Formats: sequence, structure tokens, C-alpha cells
Amino acid sequence: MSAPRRSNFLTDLIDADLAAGRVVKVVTRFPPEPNGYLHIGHAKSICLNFGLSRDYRGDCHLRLDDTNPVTEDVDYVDSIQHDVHWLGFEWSGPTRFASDYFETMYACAEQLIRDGKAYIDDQNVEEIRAGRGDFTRPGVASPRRDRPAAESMELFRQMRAGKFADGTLVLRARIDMAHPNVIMRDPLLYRIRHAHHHRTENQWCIYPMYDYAHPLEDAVEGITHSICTLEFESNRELYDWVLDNTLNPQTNAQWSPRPHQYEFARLALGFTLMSKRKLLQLVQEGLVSGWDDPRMPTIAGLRRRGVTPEALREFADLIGVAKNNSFVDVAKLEYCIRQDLEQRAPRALAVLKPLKVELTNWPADKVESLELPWWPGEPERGGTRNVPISRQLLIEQEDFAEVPPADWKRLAPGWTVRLYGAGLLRCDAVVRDSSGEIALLKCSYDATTAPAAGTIHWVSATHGVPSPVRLYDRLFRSEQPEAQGDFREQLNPDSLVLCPDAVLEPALLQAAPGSHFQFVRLGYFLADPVDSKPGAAAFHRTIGLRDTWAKAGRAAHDGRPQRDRQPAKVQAKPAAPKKSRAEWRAEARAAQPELALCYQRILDAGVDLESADLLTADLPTAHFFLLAAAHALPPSVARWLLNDLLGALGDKPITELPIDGTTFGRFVALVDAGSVTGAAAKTLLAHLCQHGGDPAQLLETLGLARVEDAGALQTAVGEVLASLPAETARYRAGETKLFGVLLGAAMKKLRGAADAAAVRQALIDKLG
RNA sequence: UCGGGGAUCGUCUAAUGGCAGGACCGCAGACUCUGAAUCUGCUCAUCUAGGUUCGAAUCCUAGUCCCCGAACCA
Repeated sequence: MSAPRRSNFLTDLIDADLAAGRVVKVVTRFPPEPNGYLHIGHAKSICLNFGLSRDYRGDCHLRLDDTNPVTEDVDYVDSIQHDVHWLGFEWSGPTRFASDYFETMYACAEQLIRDGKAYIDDQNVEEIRAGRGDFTRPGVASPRRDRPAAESMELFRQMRAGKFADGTLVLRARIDMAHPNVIMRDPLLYRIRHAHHHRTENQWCIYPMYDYAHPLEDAVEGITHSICTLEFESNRELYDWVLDNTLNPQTNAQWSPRPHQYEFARLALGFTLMSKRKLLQLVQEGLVSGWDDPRMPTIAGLRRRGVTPEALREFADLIGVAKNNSFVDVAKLEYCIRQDLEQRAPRALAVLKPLKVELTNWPADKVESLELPWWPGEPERGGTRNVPISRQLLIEQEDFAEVPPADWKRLAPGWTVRLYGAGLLRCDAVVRDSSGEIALLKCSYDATTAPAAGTIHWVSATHGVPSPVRLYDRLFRSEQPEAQGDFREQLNPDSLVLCPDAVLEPALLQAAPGSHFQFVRLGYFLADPVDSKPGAAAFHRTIGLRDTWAKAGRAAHDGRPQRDRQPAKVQAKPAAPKKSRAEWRAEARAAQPELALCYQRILDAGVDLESADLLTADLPTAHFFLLAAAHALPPSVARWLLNDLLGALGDKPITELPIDGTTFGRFVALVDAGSVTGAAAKTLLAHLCQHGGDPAQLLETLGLARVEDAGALQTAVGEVLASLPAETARYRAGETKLFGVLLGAAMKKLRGAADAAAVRQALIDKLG
């Protein structure tokens, strides 16, 4: 409707599902476990799932995945709902809970037992783990694997009835103990947990495992696209197994719509920790003040810090969604925060580390009131407040230098600067205290509007209100705090700096809790919603302004301290004895004499060594080739088979093709004979692979036969140039790379049926 | 070691055989009563090697590197 929707691999998938009619309404879900606070990584997932359902006019459910009562808590349920709302999303229907479906899951488990697809095991944890094998060795079957279904059923019912202690029995799927995917080696479905559940209380003492519960939760809710993070890729196979081997107990039919799991890369962000466990550790060890400490990457922390939902949503939009293992630069987040606050925060004056200034030419008792706009430069937004100015002022210590460095645009002895919103200030003398520190600047004031080299902020010392201000910065000093060693050693000692002497302009005291201000030249500040009291706002800094001056200084001193990424691990590879595909093929030929025979025949037919090797990976392919080679030039057949047919095939075996080797051979013969061009032949081949048919006949019906008529060719080229005036003009203006576009368009127009060289020549002639 | 994923500017992400685009970062300049914002410009990429094609980031082959998976966690 408005801005074009950002596309990613998931929208492509959904578009295809919708187009094919596999899905009529998109239903997604956000399924957090209520065992911790949501963080910015969850925000990415929330924006993805809710964003998809909004864009496709579908639904998005909020579902608490509460299948493990010992780690979960109702407090987390509340905070999660609050955070999702705060981010700006409404879920479809009520808040859902995995525990709502325990009865359904139980019924499905009985189905599996009845069908001999699940059994009760009585091995202990260690035995089960040992029996599972590892990446190198297959697992070994449990002695209880063939327990009769009736017996397992009886045991399972007794489990539910509470007859057994924790850890004594489990329900396992019976799949394959030698499965290459370790997850599929008879995974656990249910375990016994005599624990209090935050919703079902003591109703259950058996609880389903994630891999079993999640697909069923999705299926019960009619989720169409179940989106999770990359580390669940291996689990997808089990997800599918559960749905393929259970029926909906309500309908006794297969699950419909049948959900599918897709995985995307979770957020990794510089200078930030994303592990729930480590975040919990920070809270429990008192390294931060709580889940909502403004330095925490939790939604609660970001909110308290002064980051808005809009900024977070913009961030999610900016970083996109893909399957790459990505690591986002924290500067991107900071950019979003600043951009959002820039529009949102009225401007005010405050001094963090004051330096006294006396206006020697200002009468001692005189007080003026300056009416300054909240939105300088944007009069249409309106609104002003009065800022008092008197003989005694405060300026920022950092804005004065006795010996000004190059490019200094602030105050120095004898220099003049603009006081923001007021007149000019000239420094006449520096007064020191007994210890030699600068105590006071004697200055003269000039109410003129003449331009000055720089502008500094200030507050009247007699009217300004002392109010300590907290400055927050990145919690960690290294970009990847988890990279090596203890992350706690990477804490930034300056992540919280208190400015006890800060002084605010009087109007700021009335700020509503939760309101944002830009303190001119200092950054964006929030009236802390917790610590502020009526008429006594307490501020902290959300984020500083972009500071090219400070950055220049830093760069001059220590080069470019921007990145401290670990260099990519150079891995001492112990020469992997991994069997390559080439070796695998060689072994196949050694083991199968017939394949070796084919190999020799292919070689004898004049095909090069590499192709012959590739063609004899398996018998069906070799036979397919030999059949085809009887009807066309063997090297041509090899090339077309290897380069084009294999690509069209994907993972499917060659035997599933609707054409046989003979047909393929006759197809190649057409190309050999010059009856069809290479480009048109690809279209023809695609059609053959889809629907089968006779190559020569299809060539005619599809109108792909070689265009010999020079006139037709000229006409087509002329039409193409007329339809692409901009590109044509740019080419004529010298952008030769546009030739490919024009040629491509002409080829497309002729459906690839004309000789490329001829089209090229016709194009050159036409373009002059 | 077995299985599953992934490699495009420094970073994130587009381009679905036809102009390697956008954003952040960085750099330079303009403007400025915020060294901000804004505006302009610049630097910068298809993992490697072969092949197919008029044309390859995209298709084929071989290789290299990175990530995930062996909880009665999710």
C-alpha cells in the first residue's frame, strides 16, 4: 500500500506458498519461554513475526512456551506481555500457553505408543546419553526399545498418575538409533517432573519436551510459518516427524494447515550480551541494578534507558532478516536511537561539570529572562520557556582551554564565543584557587547578535537547579564480551558515570517522568520514570550526540580504536581425511563393475575424463547418459547433462524425470543440428523436465525453433530499443555496460530462438 | 569424525542468467546561535580455481573458510 515491503527469504517463501495455494492465510507466532526477560534479540523476532502477519493480513499469536515448570515463573509472563505491547504489537486472540495443550499432547503421545512409535524407557540419564552415541558412532538400542505397546501404555498412564519418581521413566520416540542426525536417535518425548507449574499447578507430573511439544503447539493453533533461529535447523527433522506421525485428536485427521519451520539468524550485537543465562548472572550478582538497568539489552532496560519502540522497530527493519551468521555493529542501533530522539526531544540547557563564569560588565542584581523555543529552527512546532540569565553563570569545564588546541571553537583566554540563546562571551581573566585549579573565569558580555566562532551551553548559577545526572554508556568495553575468558572482566568501568555537580535550567525540573530532552551539545536525556518526583525530575543520558570533535581527538591520539574484533581464527587443520565426492565416485566404480564398464564406454565415446567421472556417480545417471549418447554427440550430451540437467534436477534422482535418456538424446541432437539455439534450448529443456514430451514437437508448439528470418530479427531489435528508451539513450551516451541489458531484452523478445551473434550484430547496426 | 546451514563493501542487507544497489561506519566539503541535525560528494564488496553461456554474485564441478547439532533445556 505505502512503502514497498522489505523482501527477504521468508517473504519469498510466503509469496510462493500463497501463490501455490499451499497457504490461504499466514499465521505466525512469537513463542518465548517465560524464564527470563525479553531482550533486543527477541525484539528482532517479535518485529519479524508480527510484521509478517501485518504485511500479509494474517495473524500472529503470542504463546508462552511453558513446558518446563522448574525454570518458569508468572512474573516473566507479565513482563513478556508488557514488553510486546510496549513494542507496539497486538497479538491475535488471547495470550496462549503451551500448557493449554497438555491434554492434546498427551493424547498424541498415546497415539504414538499405540502405533509402536514410542516406548517407555527406564534407563537413567547417563545410560540414555551413552546409548545415543555421538557424531562418529551410531547409538545402541535401549533394552526397553521393543517393550510391547500395551505395556508402555500402562506405564505411561501410571506416569501421568504420579506413580513414579522424577527421573525414573521417560517416553521416547522410536525412530532410528543409527540416524545420522543425532536428534533423531529415539528422542525423549516426556519426562517426569513433580513440580508446581505456574498455570496448571499440580495437575501434571509429566511434561513434554520442546521438540515434541512445539510442533503440536503450532499445529493446534494453525500456525503456517513457524519461524525460529538457526540453531534449531537440526531439530526441524524431528518437528516434521512429530507432525507426520500424529493425527489431530479432535478431528482424527492430519494436521491442517500443516505448519512448517523456518530458521533465520538471531541477532548478535557488538558490545552486548544476548545470553539469557549471562544476563541473569549480571542481575543476580548485582553487577547491574536489575533487569531494567538502563545498561541492559533487555527491552525493559532499553525502555528505562530512554530508547523508544519506534527506534527499536526501525533497527529491526534496518538489519533485515537472513540466514547468514551475522554480527551487527552497535553503531547501527545507536544511529536509530539518535534519529528517533532527534525528532522527539525538545532542546534544553544543562551543565554537567560546571565552571564558574562572572560577567564583569553585568550589574550584580540584574536578572533577565530569555524566552527560548523548545524547538529552535522549527517555529511551527511552537512552545517556549523562560531561561534566566544573571551575572553569575556556569559553563562546561570542557568548553574552556587555557591553551586552545588547533581548530578550537570554544572558550580560551581572550577568545569570544556565543552563549547558546544569548549574547557573546569574552574571557578576560582566569582566577585560580589556592590549589592552583581554575576557580572562575572573569568575562565580559555583549548582547550583540554578531557571529562567533563557536557556541557553548550555559546555566545561570543563581537560578540553575543542582540535580545529579547519570551518564550511561556501553556495558562492555570489548565488542565481543563473550569471545574469550570471563565476560565479567569485559565490563566497562565507565558504563555508569555520575555527575554530582550537574545543574539544570529551572524549566527542566517540571519535566514529566519519561519525557525526553536533548541537553544542547550533550546528548539525549530522559526524566527517569522511576527516580523522578513531581517538580523534581531526575535525568539520565540515553545516548550522547554524535561527536566528530571528540572522535578526531581520539583518532589523533591512538589511531583508530574503532574495532577490537578478534582476528578470524586461523585453524591448524589436521589435513582432513574427509572423503571427497570424487573419491566417493571412484570407490563406487571400484565396487560396481557395471559402473566401471560404463565409465570406460563413456571415455571411448570421446568424453573427457572429468565429465566421464561425474557421469558415473551412480548407475541410473550413467545409463541415462549412454542412452542419450546413442542419439547425439556424446560430448554435447555430457555438457548438457552436467551443466543444465543436473541444475534443473536439484536433489531429485534422475529416475524421477518425466523424460528418459533417449528423449534427452534427441533433445541434444536438435541442438547439435543447429535447429535450436542454446538459449531457446534451455527453455525447451526446462519444459521437458517439467512436463515431458517430444523435443522436436515441443520445439514447434512452443515456437522455439531457430529464427532464421533476418527481417523478424530486425523488427524485434527495433521494438526492444523503442521499449527501452532510457537504456538506449544511456548506451548511446557511452554507458557500454547497458549493452548486456539491451541484448538480454532482445534475446528475451525472441525467446532466445535467434542466434546470439546475429542479434548482437543487429543491435550494433541499429545503435550505430 | 557424522549430519545440517552459510560465505556479496569494515558491518548489515539487496540483486532469483542482463546496470553489483541501499543502509550504518569512515573520509571530505557546505550550512550552522548545538563540533548535533540537514545537505553534497568520496572511499569500499561478489571466498578460490576451473567450466557452461553472447552474458555468471546467480547454473555446473572441485576446493577453502565459518557457524550449529550428541540437556530428562528451549
